[in-house]
Amino acid sequence: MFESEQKRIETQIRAYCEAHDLPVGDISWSWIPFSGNWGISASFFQLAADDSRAKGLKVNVPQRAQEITHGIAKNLELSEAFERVEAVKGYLNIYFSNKIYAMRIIDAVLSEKERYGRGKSSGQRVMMEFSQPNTHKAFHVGHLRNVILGNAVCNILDSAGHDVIRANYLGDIGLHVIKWMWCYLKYHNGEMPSGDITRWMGDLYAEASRRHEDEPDAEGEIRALFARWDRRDPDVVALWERTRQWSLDGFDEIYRTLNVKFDHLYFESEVEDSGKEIVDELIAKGLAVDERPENPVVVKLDELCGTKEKYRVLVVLRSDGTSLYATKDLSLAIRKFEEFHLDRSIYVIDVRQSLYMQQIFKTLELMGYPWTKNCYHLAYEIVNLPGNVTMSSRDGTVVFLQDLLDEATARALKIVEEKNPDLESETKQSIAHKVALGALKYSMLSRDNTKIVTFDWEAALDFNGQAAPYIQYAGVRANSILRKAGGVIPEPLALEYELTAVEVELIDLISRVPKEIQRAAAEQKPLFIANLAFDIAQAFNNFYRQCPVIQAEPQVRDFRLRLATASRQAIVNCLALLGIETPEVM
RNA sequence: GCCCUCAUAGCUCAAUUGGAUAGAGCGUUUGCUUGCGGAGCAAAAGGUUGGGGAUUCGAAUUCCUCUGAGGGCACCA
Repeated sequence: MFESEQKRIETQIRAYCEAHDLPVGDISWSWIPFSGNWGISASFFQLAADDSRAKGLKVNVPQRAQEITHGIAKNLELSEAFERVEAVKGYLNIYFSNKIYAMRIIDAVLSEKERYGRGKSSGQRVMMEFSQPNTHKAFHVGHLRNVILGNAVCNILDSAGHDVIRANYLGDIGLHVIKWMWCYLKYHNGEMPSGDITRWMGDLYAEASRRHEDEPDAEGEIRALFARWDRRDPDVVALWERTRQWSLDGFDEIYRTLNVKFDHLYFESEVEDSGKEIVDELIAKGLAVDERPENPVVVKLDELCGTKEKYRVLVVLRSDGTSLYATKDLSLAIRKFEEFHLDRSIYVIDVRQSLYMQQIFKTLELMGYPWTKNCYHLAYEIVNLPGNVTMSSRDGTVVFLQDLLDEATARALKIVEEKNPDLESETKQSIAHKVALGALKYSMLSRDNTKIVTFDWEAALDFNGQAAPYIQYAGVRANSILRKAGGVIPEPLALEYELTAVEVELIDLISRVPKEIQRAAAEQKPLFIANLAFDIAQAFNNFYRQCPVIQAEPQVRDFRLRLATASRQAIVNCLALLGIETPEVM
């Protein structure tokens, strides 16, 4: 927003430093950390310390920094975009002109609308692989974090200016599928899913796991079925195709509910054969050791890299020749780069697979693929139940997604009924859905990726405080003001009154959106956006309370109307990045 | 045994990536509606940033060490 002015100031500072024989390095600006102030701030401690070291002097660094800062401040020539400059405790604070700053920000938001905050195109193509559900298994709250996080990071990368390809990789084959089919054939042959498809599939998988453990013959029968699959026995393939589709239909429904879309779908089954060819290649190149049928095919990474207990050993093929996750992942990684010419490939996978991901990337590197340095594992911590219980479909300790959504929506609906009894019931439903889903998404995105989320019903269904409904509500209030004012946004106008502290605060936070998007994209942390959205909402609620809009005199009223509209836009944009919708009313 | 995370207010989490006075929410106590929507606002109380050391003008943030919790390490995904 003030880049050109900032550059001119830097030039002046450099000139001053050179004239006074000071070793000026990078000048890093941050905002002035006191509420009610707009401007940029730079510290000169480092410069003072470097200077005294270079000249062999022993000085009091803070004092020297203050002297330098004072000297710079005195000689600085400011454009009219700035109001004043001050030297405080070694910091050079340059204050923007209220009028110009406030107008620039609000004008930018209102003219760019839903594009406010977006970065310039980087020309970088990034593939994000996320969700990766297994067919023939349940979809529970533990899987939710992946989808929500992956989706939000996609939105953020896109907004930051990258070309994002959203990929899903479906685990439609593997031991779990064979186990499921074994149980189906033996105990449920001919049955059709009823009700919630994904739940039904998951229940049958849980039964399969139980029987697998309990029945002595199970292991052998499952292996035999896997062998038939490997030979592509037509009956097995037909069953697989039919039952797999059930799961896929169920997933579609879930993604529709969550409002998540993918650009490209990969299936494990389609990289199984090519994966085995990669294994042959690994063996031929001497990278993998083949001791079948006694032992599996392995890549002894530590031996190959000269490391100790770092990369361990990667198993790439079972001793009976059937494929593993790694078999397919190697092939998939190559395919991604060949098909899409990626600049970066990001995998959203939980933290427990960190070593595995390193092994895959290392193996690819040893195979000579130059792009492996552009592969990145975006690790996130899992969602646990209270008492550190990990959700497991086998133990039945899961919270089903649908149950949670139903309960959350029911509670939200109850509140909507109280607040807005006159709305059409369809509208109420839609609002309840947006609020419930928003609360759920926000609760997972408002903490760092490396933090374990402990799921508990009370917290997940709490709509008060730092939560999505609070932020949505601020957006709704802004909307309400605008509606009451006739729905017309006033034309850009000069600021003709003294802004109050809360207005300054609010505009300041709105102005941070573009930078925070870049920061969130660079670190793949939706948390930054989640926090900013909350801060803006909080500042808006303050503004709402303290600053009358409609009853204010015309010039103030028009300016505040524009500010309220810009606030709503900023909130809507931030929430959209998190995959959360802002209703018109609630 | 080796490796990876995490530890901040009673609880759940932040902290502009090494900067100025460590901030929110929940919970507790107390106020605010003849004002644009109270899913709101304000105030109070609550802190030796797990312990110790080092680097630095400056450390919740970097390094070392100890403690505690969780996770990973050959044919699950």
